[in-house]
Amino acid sequence: MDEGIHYCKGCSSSKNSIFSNLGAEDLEYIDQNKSINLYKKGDILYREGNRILGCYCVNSGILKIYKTGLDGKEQIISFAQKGDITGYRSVLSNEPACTTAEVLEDASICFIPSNIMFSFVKKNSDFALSLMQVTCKELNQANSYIKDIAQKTVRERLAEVLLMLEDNFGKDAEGFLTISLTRAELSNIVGTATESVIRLLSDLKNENIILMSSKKIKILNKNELKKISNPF
Amino acid sequence: MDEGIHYCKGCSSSKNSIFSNLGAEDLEYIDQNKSINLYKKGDILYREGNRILGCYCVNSGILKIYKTGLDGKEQIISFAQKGDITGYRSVLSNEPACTTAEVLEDASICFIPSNIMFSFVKKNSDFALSLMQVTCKELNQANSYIKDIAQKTVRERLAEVLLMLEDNFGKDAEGFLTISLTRAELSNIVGTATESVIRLLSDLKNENIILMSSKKIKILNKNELKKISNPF
DNA sequence: CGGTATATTGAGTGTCTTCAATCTCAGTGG
DNA sequence: CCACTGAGATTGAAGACACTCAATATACCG
Repeated sequence: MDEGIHYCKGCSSSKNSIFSNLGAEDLEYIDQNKSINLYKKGDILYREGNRILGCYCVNSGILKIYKTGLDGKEQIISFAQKGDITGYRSVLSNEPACTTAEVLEDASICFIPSNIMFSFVKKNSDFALSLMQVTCKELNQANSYIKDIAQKTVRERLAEVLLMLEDNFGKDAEGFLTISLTRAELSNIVGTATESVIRLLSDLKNENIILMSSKKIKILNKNELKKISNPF
Repeated sequence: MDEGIHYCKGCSSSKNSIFSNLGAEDLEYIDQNKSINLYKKGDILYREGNRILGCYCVNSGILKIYKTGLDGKEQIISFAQKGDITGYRSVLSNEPACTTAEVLEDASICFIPSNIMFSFVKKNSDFALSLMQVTCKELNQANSYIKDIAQKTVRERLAEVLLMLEDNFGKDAEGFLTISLTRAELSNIVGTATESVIRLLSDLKNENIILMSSKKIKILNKNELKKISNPF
């Protein structure tokens, strides 16, 4: 049997991940202690409020990371794709998960137990540093989003999100956004009602800035979208 | 001359700070390399977009940390008070500051050069870990605020902010909030227009939930405020 | 006692939400 | 092959919420 893909050394995501600067020896060690699992769309990796025993490194597929409001409405905070890790916040702080991680596109994901994470942080200061940098980057993104969501209109934020989706997940051969989200999910990123997203998408379509075909979205005029998202 | 207060060992904020679990030897080392400065209300420690050469540890006073929108409107992200450090994100990631730090109440602040921070992260994994935990905590708060600002009404967020201000900064002998903010600043936390804050404060006053006396605010009915901020 | 900054109030307006109805489309079973 | 079903998408109408702009009041500072 071919277990090649199970080895961290050969992991297709390793070059994008914080594990990329670990030596062969360390990767070997992770190999011995991690487990790899396949997940289907809709599967929950962990749920807000629950304790988790390690963190997750995405090998393939996409996760959405969200918080749930008291009325049950979800607010999508971020996505995780190849090379991203998630759950480390709860591991490092030894606290219950503060977000829910749900599979958006079928995924192959490695689970790395807490004690492994801790031991690497302790013995490898470069690893600790790059983990900090990941956290800092997320923190900066979160702070920017607070500003945007507080100051921008829904139309501006929607434009911003569309650009982000193209940047982060790319487009297919015909130029349509690769990632496939429902209107409800889109609204849960933008932070608005589903109907508002639908109306504004329809506006953008009429302005020939985007194009829609069976729920898929194509950005026709990136510059104009940028102008909308940054009206100054 | 009495330089006692200049020594980290005797720093009144050290017990609250991430430096609290450093040994006497390490604190001595920081002493040799830090500088301590006094700042006045309105002073800017660092400005969004600028490079900074180290991070700042608050010994006394209060800072507001904010981002500036393209139209110039500021969005307050957090505060820093005794024991808090700020600027470490830019130091660790070696990037320009992504926020502005401005003195809200006259402050005494230690400056710790980048290389000191790096050397401690490298040689003291517990320090690295507690720095990570600080970052993670901030990240969690930021994510929560994204959810709130996206899903809650201004009234709900205002109630939440008032409770936060009492929790974080306490109240004076007569029960008024210790921290003194202009209506504009309050609106820049809540993420709304100044006039909206004024109107909603006035509503809360009429409902006997808060009391106002010459711009100072006193929370009369904490429970009711909690209900408002968490209507479910 | 000006003069400036901040706070307050009012009126008008626009954005966005809510609710309800309808439509589309893919999958399913007869 | 087609009707049936359910999930998601769309549209319309009504109204709430919050913003802007302008005018006024109050407080603070030298």
